[in-house]
Amino acid sequence: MPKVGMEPIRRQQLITATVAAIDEVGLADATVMRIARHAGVSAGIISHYFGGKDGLLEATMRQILSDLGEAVAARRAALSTDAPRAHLEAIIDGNFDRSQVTGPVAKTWLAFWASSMHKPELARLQNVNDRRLYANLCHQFRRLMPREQARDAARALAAMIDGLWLRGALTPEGQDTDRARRLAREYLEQLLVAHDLAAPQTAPLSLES
Amino acid sequence: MPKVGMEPIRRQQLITATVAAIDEVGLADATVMRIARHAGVSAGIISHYFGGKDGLLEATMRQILSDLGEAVAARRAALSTDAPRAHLEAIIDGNFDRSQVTGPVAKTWLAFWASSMHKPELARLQNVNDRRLYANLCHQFRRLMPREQARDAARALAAMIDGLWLRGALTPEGQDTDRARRLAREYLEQLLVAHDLAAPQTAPLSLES
DNA sequence: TTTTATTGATTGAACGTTCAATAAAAAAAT
DNA sequence: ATTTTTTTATTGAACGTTCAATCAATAAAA
Repeated sequence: MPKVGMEPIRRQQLITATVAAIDEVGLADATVMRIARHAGVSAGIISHYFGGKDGLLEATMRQILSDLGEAVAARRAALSTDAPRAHLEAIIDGNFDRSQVTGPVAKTWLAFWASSMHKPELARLQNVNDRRLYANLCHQFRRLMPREQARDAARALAAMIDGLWLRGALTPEGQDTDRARRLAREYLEQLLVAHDLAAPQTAPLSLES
Repeated sequence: MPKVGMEPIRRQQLITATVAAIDEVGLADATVMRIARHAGVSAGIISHYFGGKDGLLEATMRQILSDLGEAVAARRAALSTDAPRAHLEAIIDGNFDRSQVTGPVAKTWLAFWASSMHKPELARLQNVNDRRLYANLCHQFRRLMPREQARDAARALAAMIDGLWLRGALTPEGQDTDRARRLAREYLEQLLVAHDLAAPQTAPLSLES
C-alpha cells in the first residue's frame, strides 16, 4: 500500500521491530528477514531505508540512547529545586526508566553493549553516553565535595547504576526496577552522609578509613 | 604429529584460542576457522573434541567461571582471620582477578554474558555463578546485620562489583583494576560504617533515611 | 501517466559439520 | 634391530544451509 511520506513511519516500525527481534532471539539470530516480518514488511526494505543491516542496528542503538538521555533530561527539567541531591536522584530515576518502560530494551541495550567492543561506530555512541552520565554525576558531586572525591563518587555511582541494571537485565525473573532504584538511592544517601561526616566541623567522630 | 594423550592439550589450546579470537574480533566473528588457526590446528578438530562449536563455547565459559571461583576461594582460604570484613575483601579482590590476569577474558566474559540471555546452557552457568557471588556476600553480611539489611548489602555490593568491572571492560583505555578495587573496597567500608552508626548504643546521631 | 513505495526471487559469499584420506606414533611380529 | 600392523590424531575438501544485499517487476497513489 504505497503512499507518500512513508519514510519516517517505516523507519520507526523497523527500529521497533529490531528491538522486538533482539528481545526474542538475540542479536546473533536477529536476521533481516525476522526483523522485516516483525514489522510486516519485506526484507529488501531495510536496505532501502537504512542502507543495510548495520545502518538499522546503528539507528536502533541511537534511538535507545536518545530515549535514555531524554528521560534523564525531562526529570531534571521538572525539578523546582537546584539542590545537587535532587539532580542526582533525578539522574538515577531517569536511568532506570529505560528498563521500566520496556523490558526488551534492556536486552537490546546489553546486546549492543557487548557488540560495541568490536564495532567502532557503536563504540562511539556508547562512549558518548557513558561520558554524559559520568559528567552529569561528577558536576553535581563537585558542588558538594573536592574534585577527586567527586570523581570517585561519580565513578562509583555510575558503576552502581550500570551494575544494578545489568543484573536486572540478566535475572531470570526479570528486572525489579523499584528495588534497583531504591538501592541506588540508598547508596547515594551513603555517599552524601559519608561526606557530611568527614568534612564539617560538627563531625561526631574522627573516622579515618 | 599425532601422539597419544593429545586430548587435554588440544582442549586447553582450543579454549585459549577461543578467548583470543573473541578478544580479537568478537563472538559474532569468532568462526571455527579463526579459532582453529589461532590454535594452529584445523577446523575439523573442534567438532572432534567438543562435538561442535557450541560445545567449545560452553567449555570456554565453564573454564572462565571456574577460574574466577578458584581465585575467590584461594584468597579466602589464605585468610588467617575469620572476620566477615576480611572475607568480604577477599571476595572483592578475587573478583577483580579475572580482569587483572588477562584483559581478553573480560571481553569474552561480557560476550558470554550477553549471549547467555538466549542460550539456556550458558544462562545456567552464568546463573550458578551469580548466585554464588550473592550467597557468599550475603552469608558474610548476615553475621553483621539483620537478614533484610544483609540481603540488600549483598545485592548492592554485587552490583557494584559487576558495574565497575563492566565499565572497565568497555573503557577504551582498558581496565584500571587498582582503582576499581579501591572503589569497591571503599564502598564496603561505607556499608560497614553505615551499619555501625545505625545499630550500636554509641550512635552519635539518629539518622533515619 | 508519472512518481513513489514495495516486493520477493536471485546471487554470491560465508559458515559449521562431516568424513574419507593421511600421516605419525605405538605395538607387534620377524 | 628391522619390518609390519594397528591405533590414534589430524587434515581439508565437499556439502548443505543460511544470510545480507540486489534489482527488475509490480502496484498503489498522485
